[in-house]
Amino acid sequence: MSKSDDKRIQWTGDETAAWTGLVRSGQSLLQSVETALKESGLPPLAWYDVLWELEKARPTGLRLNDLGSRVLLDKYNVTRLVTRLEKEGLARRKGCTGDGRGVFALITPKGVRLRKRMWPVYSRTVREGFFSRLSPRETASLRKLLGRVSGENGKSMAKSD
Amino acid sequence: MSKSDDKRIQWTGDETAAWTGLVRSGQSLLQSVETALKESGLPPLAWYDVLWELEKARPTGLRLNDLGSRVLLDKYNVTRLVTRLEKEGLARRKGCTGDGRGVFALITPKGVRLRKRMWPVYSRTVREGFFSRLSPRETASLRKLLGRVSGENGKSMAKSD
DNA sequence: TTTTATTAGTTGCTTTTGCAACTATACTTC
DNA sequence: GAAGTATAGTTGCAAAAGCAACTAATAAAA
Repeated sequence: MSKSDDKRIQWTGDETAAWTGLVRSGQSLLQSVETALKESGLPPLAWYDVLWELEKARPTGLRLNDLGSRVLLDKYNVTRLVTRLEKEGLARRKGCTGDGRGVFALITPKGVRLRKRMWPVYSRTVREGFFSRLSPRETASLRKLLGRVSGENGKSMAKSD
Repeated sequence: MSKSDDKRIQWTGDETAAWTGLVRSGQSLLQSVETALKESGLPPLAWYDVLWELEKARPTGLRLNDLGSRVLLDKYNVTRLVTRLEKEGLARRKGCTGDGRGVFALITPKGVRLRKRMWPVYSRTVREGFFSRLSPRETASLRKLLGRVSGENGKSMAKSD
C-alpha cells in the first residue's frame, strides 16, 4: 500500500461532527424511547421491533433467521428473545414443514395487542425528539442522506458464525 | 388535550425512513467498528471513547461524572469501565482534593499508546462505511441536520438515579 | 448547629449479551 | 448414496449492563 493510497486516517471537522451526531443522536433517541416505554410499564423497544415484524408477516410468520436479519439481532439473541416472547404468550414457534431445521415465529393476538399499546409511546417519543426538530424538507433530505449510508454494508450485521 | 393537538401518532414515509435510516446506519456502523477492532485484537469502542476523553483532558483528568456524560454511559458503567481500564494499566484513579466525593480518572502512557493503536482501525472502518459514501457537501449537510436533532435533548442520557 | 436533602461513586443481585461449542437437518459432490 | 460441508437454531459459560440499595461527602434548611 503506497503512501498516497494510504486511506485518510484524519477526519475533517464535518466528518467528525457528522459521525458523532449520528451516533449520539441515535443512542440518545433510543435511550429516550426505552425510558418512555419503561415509565409506561412496557417492554423494551426490541420487543416492539420483533412483534411488528411478526405482525407484518402474518399469517405466515417469519423464520427466526429472517426475523434476525430484519431487526439486526444475532441469531442467538433471536432465539432468546422469541423464547421470552413465547413465555409471555406474545408469540409462538411453529416448526417449519419443508425445512426440518427451520422454525417460524408467529405473533399471537395478545402480542398484537401489546404492540398496539407500545406504539403511541414509541411514536410520540420519536416525534418529540426527532421529527419535531426537522421540517418536512429536512426530514426528506436526511432520509436521502442516511439511505446512502445504509446501502448494502460491507459486512452484514447478523454474524453467520 | 384536544383532539387536534393530539400529537400525530402516524409517521410519514420520509419520517419512517429517516428514523430507520438513522438507527440502522448507526447500529450497523458501530457493529462494523466493533468487529474490526476485535479482529485486530483490540478492545471495544467504549474503551476508545473513554481513553480519548481522558487523553484530551490531560493532564487534569476527568471526574467520573463528567466522563460519563461525555461518553453517554451511566455512572455505574463508568465506575466499572474505569476499573477495567485500571486493571489493564490504561488509566488510574485519583481522589479529588476539594471535593471528597469526587474521583478523577487519568489516562496512563500505556493508555495513550493503546488509544493510538486503535485509532487507525476505528478511523478506517468509519471512513469506509460512512464518509466514503458521501460527498463533502453531503457530509456537511448531514452534520447540520443531525446537529439539529442532537440539540439539547429533553432527558439527559446519563440517568441521575 | 443540627437536620435534611443532594450529589458522587460503588457494589450485590439479576437479566441480558457475546462467544463458542453443539445438534440436527439440508445441500454438494464424488 | 455416502462423506463432507453448509445452514438453522439452541445452549453453557463468561463478560457486561441494568437496577436498586448503599456509603460518604457536600450543600441547603431550619
